[in-house]
Amino acid sequence: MTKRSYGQDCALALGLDVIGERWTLLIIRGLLTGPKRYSTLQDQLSGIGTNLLATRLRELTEHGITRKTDEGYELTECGEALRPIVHALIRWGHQFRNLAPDAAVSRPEWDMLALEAAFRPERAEGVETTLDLTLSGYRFHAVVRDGAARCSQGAAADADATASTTTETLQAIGDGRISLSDAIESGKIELQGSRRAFRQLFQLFELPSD
Amino acid sequence: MTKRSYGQDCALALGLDVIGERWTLLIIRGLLTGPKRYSTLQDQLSGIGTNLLATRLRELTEHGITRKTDEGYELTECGEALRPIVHALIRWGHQFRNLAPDAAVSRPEWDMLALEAAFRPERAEGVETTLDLTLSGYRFHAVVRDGAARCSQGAAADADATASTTTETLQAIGDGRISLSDAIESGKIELQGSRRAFRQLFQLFELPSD
DNA sequence: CGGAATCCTCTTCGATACTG
DNA sequence: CAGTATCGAAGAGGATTCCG
Repeated sequence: MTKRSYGQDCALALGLDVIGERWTLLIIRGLLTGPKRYSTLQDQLSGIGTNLLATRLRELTEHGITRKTDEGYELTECGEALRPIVHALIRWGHQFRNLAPDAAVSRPEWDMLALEAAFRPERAEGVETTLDLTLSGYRFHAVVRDGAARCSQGAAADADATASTTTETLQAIGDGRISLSDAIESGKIELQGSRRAFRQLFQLFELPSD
Repeated sequence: MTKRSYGQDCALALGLDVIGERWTLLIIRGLLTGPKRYSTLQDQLSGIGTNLLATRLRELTEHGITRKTDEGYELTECGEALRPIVHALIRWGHQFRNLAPDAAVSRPEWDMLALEAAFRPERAEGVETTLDLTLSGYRFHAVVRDGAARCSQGAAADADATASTTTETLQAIGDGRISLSDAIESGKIELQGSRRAFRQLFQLFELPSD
């Protein structure tokens, strides 16, 4: 019953002792899009065993990565510190998109996080703006501020631009199969507000080109 | 015999299908300090089963992360792209240093990589310098150039400063148990070259303060 | 209904032994 | 030196059941 460990005095190995087990980083992914209940987490992970989720959450809480509240589970500051790392892993992982099995499940929350990961801070110096986005029916908003983008579920309180499209269209733009202009022209992206503003906002993100 | 997968159409999950298995990221850590032979890799991983190492290397090579040469295994460009991610994980993992079991093994290569991870690019604009460092008998050098630091095994061809110390001293400085000045005064760091230059060079790194 | 513990089967891990 | 073969132990996955 003793916890498995690499037994190495190395920060990487010690970190992986904490978040390197199977499913752990995917649980953290779930919490990076906001606090969630146990069952919601389980639904979104689609495939994790209930005992495993319980075990992982206990371990994560013991290590101070997550915490339990009345509304469910949420990340601590220490867990929140993993956000840029998860972002980087998402950007790195894009190249393996072709490895996804046909039966692979998909969740809008993952696309939301992928968009957050696609944000390029070096293009957004001094920019402060809010985008209200509906992706295949899933509505969320991206707030760009202080050189960072943060996506959250639900409508924006005060959006500078509002857009509605599908994940397929967004991926098609990323792959270069369709240009942003064409997507807007053909109505594949429905816009409200200044088209120029939206286009500028869109340039802050680098969609995976492969 | 089919490969285990999360079965999710998410870049993070797909990336973890490739590098998320047990030991995989530690193998990559081993290769981030230079190409290595099978047995060298095995020695440095201290604990991995030989069958597991063989399996992982095969999978990594199939996925284009590593490649096999006459001199052993090395990272491809795709694998090399994991360096900043590993750096970030090392910085994040430092907080769990107290979790290391007493019997934990240690390797100078890991300290070398930890130093590389401790480099703060925002402090090094326009800096171009080379440090020759011997850490507990392990000699390597750090090259700072283009806002990045890169540590490699062996002596520097042309060093701006040469220092010799122990990993314990370096950790003590990071923990604040001893100041850099005191360490130099007391001879815990042996210096060659300009002391001022060394001090400035040292400021480019942020050693984990806990 | 949210949050698990239990049971059972299957796969993977880890260590040792062995081979081209 | 660079792996493969083997096998007991541990972990993962899935269904069901239990508790507040």
